[in-house]
Amino acid sequence: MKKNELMEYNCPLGKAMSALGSKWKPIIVLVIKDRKLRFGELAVRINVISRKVLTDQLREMEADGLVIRQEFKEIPPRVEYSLTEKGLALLPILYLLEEWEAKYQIKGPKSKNDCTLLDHKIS
Amino acid sequence: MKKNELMEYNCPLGKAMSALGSKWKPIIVLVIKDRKLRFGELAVRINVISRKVLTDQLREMEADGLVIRQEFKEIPPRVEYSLTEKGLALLPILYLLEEWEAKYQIKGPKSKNDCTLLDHKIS
DNA sequence: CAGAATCCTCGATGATACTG
DNA sequence: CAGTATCATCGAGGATTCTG
Repeated sequence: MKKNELMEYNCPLGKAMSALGSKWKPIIVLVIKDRKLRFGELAVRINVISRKVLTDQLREMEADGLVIRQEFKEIPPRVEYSLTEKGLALLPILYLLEEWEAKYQIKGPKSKNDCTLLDHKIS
Repeated sequence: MKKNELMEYNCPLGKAMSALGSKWKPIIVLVIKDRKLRFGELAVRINVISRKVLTDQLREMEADGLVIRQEFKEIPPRVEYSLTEKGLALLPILYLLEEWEAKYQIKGPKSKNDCTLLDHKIS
């Protein structure tokens, strides 16, 4: 079964998971949050993924109506990403997921609200 | 980046997405819901995935504390799956996701609450 | 019935180099 | 700076067969 094949089925959750399917997208949503971010900033904050994948994910999210891509025709280029209303509506749900994880976590290192993923490899 | 590598990072949402990462797991949770289901029933209801993958997913979910696997030493064998408290706590969040999808959906065929994925290929 | 074992495919992801 | 283009890999997932 290919990546977004689920969307073809008449399953609401399936479609939701298509838009949110990659484990990156929720994180990207959470990183962008309510401010605008340039591509480079995103790439630094989520540097566990390659720039190519980040680009791909952002493109898909744009197509799914989660993010807005604003391109400035300048030199050097500048592109800013922000959440659409749909993307913003996802935030509270993602927070619930975080709480859920925090509440029921069993194993793994301590993790409060410090999302060290975001600036993990910045040296 | 390998499948559950995210879990190694100190990111709550990342860990949540590890447990919920596969796009199948949310659906499996939703299918099991609050009743017990035998493996065969699950396989029929979610027949878009192979039995092998279903088995794998269930094993992972068991390890993540989402489902309980109850094996009856009978012939023929019988195995029943049910949700743990942690898994049950996920349900309201998944419903929110469905609502979110329903509210903001743009394209695709009409889909209310009929999750035809579940009995899609049953002929 | 509920899987385990095996083999195989293919697509997501990464690495690298290049560009306007 | 924000990508694109190209090539390579590798592991999730599928198909099939077998078993207690």
